[in-house]
Amino acid sequence: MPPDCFRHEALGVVFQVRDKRLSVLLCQRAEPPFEGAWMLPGGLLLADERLGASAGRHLAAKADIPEIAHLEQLETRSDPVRDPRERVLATAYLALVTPGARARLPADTAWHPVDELPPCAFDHRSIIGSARERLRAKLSYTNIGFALAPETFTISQLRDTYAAALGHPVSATNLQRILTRRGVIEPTSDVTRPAASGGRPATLYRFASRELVVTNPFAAFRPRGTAGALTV
Amino acid sequence: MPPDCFRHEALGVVFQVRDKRLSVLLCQRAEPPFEGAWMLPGGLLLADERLGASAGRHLAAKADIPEIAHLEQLETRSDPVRDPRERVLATAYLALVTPGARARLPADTAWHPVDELPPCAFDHRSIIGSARERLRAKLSYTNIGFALAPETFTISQLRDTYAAALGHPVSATNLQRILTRRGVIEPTSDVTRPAASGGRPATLYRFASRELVVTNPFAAFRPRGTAGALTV
DNA sequence: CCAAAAGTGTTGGGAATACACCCATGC
DNA sequence: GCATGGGTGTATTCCCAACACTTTTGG
Repeated sequence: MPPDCFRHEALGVVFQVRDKRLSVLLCQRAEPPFEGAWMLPGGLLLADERLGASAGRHLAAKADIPEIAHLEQLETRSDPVRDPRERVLATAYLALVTPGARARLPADTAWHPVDELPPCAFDHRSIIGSARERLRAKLSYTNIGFALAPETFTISQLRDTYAAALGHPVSATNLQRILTRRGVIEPTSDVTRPAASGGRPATLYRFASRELVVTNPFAAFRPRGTAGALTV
Repeated sequence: MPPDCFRHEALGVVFQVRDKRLSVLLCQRAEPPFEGAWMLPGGLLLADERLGASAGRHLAAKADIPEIAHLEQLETRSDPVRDPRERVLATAYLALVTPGARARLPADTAWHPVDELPPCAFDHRSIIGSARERLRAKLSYTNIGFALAPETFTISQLRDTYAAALGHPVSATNLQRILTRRGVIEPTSDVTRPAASGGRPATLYRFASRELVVTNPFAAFRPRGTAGALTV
């Protein structure tokens, strides 16, 4: 192998909100190095393959994940000794899946709440940290929540989803108003039936778009009335 | 060369505010492909070299840039045919230099205002666009302006710097108040001498820190009084 | 005194959190 | 009727753009 030529892997940080906790998909290693530790799903980049496609392919192969609602590139790690066996560059992807379809997982693969991560192989723990930061930030200024929520949902369910992903309590009252004003969510004509204990039926909402949209553009120091206009 | 093994280059998007315009450092190609078009400085990753160090090394070699005030990874491009000769992955870096030391440039290298880019080779034009977006966003919620401003400066000078980088007019009045309130800039005890036409002497300011600091954390949906606390 | 440039005081609008209150259902 | 959960109205706070006004210099 020529000296200025490297293997390159795509890693997926797959987040799903499960049982009101943000969880990440991990695979347990059966061999050294890091035997018994947990690693992010992923694998080597092939010739004529793009990194995003490679991440998607490995996730589909490893965990039979039915549908990834959102996939975006995070960062590339290049420490020459991040893999002690051989140099491998790694490009990490943030992948979000909705709580609907539960994939059948191989025996070595499981969901782990991000608050209770097991020992992780390589630099994967810090990659998960980066992914979490990215998710937290984008929840604040985009509609990225669509990729963590089911097709329709009540505001209470959405509050639990946001609270799990953000890591702090969220007010259902304000969540509804802010996301509605921004045009991120909209009510459907359906309502839920209340539980046996009673209570008012909840309106079902949906996301207005299931594509990533920036709803809160960075606008510091911009004069009024120049919403998107630039002097380009 | 094994089929799952790739060359990898580091590219630098070097921004500097020159003559009140945001400009990027480009090199003109002397050979095909894209002969005569302009490209970002950069070059191949070496064994035992990290990507950030590689970007810095190529910038130092190409343009003798004395000091890069800020360097951060942008994104990795992996289109198999982004280079028509051979597959090369590219990781782009955002590099900011202060208007002080003017590097001596080779004959094929020059600064170009980002509003009037010449024809660009490969996917470099879109990479410059990504870099610009990143810079615009970070100016809004971090102290990244330190990397585009000289050691000390008047508010008017800083306004021109921000206006150039953001691409829209900026109010000196509000810029001073906001950055002071956030603790990003602070006055020195020095003042400038007014021009021959008169005017009040301007206070010289400096950035409180010359390391990247997030001053405006994403805090949507967070209850008051939980500034940084998370339920982790 | 006047022009020019810098800096401060003040106002108004918009957005977000907090909280009180009303609504609709099951038992 | 009452408990339970859903939704709305309203107050308060904070941030920031806008603009008038004051300060400090040179001629």
